[in-house]
Amino acid sequence: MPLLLHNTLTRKKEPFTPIEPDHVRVYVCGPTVYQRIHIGNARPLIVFDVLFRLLRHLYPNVTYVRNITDVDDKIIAQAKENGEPIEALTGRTTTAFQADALALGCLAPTLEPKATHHILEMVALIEQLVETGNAYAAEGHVLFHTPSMPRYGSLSGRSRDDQVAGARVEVAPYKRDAADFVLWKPAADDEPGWDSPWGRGRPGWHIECSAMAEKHLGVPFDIHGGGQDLIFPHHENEMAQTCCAHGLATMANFWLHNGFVDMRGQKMSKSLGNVLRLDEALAAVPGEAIRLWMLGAHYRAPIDCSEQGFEEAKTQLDRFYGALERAGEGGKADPEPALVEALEDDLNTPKAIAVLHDLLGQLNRAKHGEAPTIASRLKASGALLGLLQAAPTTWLHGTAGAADQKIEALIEERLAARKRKDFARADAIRDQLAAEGIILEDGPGGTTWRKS
RNA sequence: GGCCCGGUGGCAGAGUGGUGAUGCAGAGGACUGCAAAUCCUUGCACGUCGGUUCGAUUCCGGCCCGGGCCUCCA
Repeated sequence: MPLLLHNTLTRKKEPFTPIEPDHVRVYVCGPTVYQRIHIGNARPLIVFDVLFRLLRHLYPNVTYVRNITDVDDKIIAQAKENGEPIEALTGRTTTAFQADALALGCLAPTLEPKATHHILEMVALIEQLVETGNAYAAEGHVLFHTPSMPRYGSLSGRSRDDQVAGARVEVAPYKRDAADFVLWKPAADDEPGWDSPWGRGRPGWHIECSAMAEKHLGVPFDIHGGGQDLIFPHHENEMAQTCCAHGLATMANFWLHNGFVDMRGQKMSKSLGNVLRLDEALAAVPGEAIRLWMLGAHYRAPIDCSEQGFEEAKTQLDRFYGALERAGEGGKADPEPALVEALEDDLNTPKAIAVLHDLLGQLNRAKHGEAPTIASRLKASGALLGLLQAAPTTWLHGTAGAADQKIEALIEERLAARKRKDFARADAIRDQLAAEGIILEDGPGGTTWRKS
């Protein structure tokens, strides 16, 4: 079965073919590093990590670029508010972001370029746009002139008239057209700035992605991803910049956009005050549970954030890891074909997870001899989703500590109590451990325990 | 105002023109000293009104409801 992906350009699922047969090039918009990410920001991280894993399974070479935007108005404002240097803020936030991505089970992207390392490329691109007549300088600014691009608006599916009707357009006096947007703007003395043909300044919002994608992937490339809210203006403008500078029909062949994480049916947003920061969520439930919960909905559909959802995912993982621990390792294996097929259908992760559950059932029903083989297939299948890759003992017991010996001692004591039919004592021990978050399970091979 | 998504069993959430995923929770049973875990059985859903069709939850149209974008936003 060919890989099908929903393309925002056409609003349809289309068969995917890479431009170079053996090399897939992907660009996903990464964070602007001014504060810790929230659970909504985690969605593109996880979704496109699954895409990366699938593409690596299907193609010999995949280049996945996820940028770090470290120059922006919000960064300047936040640093000022914190009373700290910008580099301190962006450095710390970048490190925290990378730790968060790791906690969510995301592979490192092939490249993670920073905007501030690509100022020269941005300036060159802007110069190119001025030369081609798509941009103009005015009062220290350089603006992209949207009427110069007839197809402007084709990605987001809106006409120029619609935008003008949208009333929220800020019409600065130096704009030739209300829909024109800034490529370069002057930097105040206390703001980060770089020398340019238009004076000391800094880049506008969209140009960094055009520059970094072009430098690290070449244009056009295969897949450009991000959240739905980036379709307009961010991706529309990236597309306009890159296409006009190079006379291209498109910047990327496929544009993929993930849906939002909602809070009680509404989009998570700071103005509504309904934001759940990822580090808060990670304090309550392991990152892998957040990942499983998130992949339980199709990536384009909205997903409602709830504690119940996290807990259900945690319960499921307890069962997966419990079965994997009982089965033991079985050597190398290929992922279940049905799971690959589900992912090839526009990343149908809910269906893929159903395949995981089917394998779990097979594993639990398996005779002794075949269990390790099924366990390996389960683990190899989970790998495509970035799930079930931890050591089962680590998931079930946590990292070994002094408490383990105490637990083992109590289990021994309980075993002795049960042998002499002192069930009151045995149950008291079990209750005591339960109160400490330790669940005992009596199996044919003896008593095992796990964290609740 | 313009454009765009959705409304599936108690909950979450796939999918399909006719054999109605999956998970969580629930019920019954097996196992267990009792639990837990596991296994077996069980639940008969597709907003609303029309249309197309031999047959629609699935296609088309109206309506109702919810959500999103329209230069802060994953």
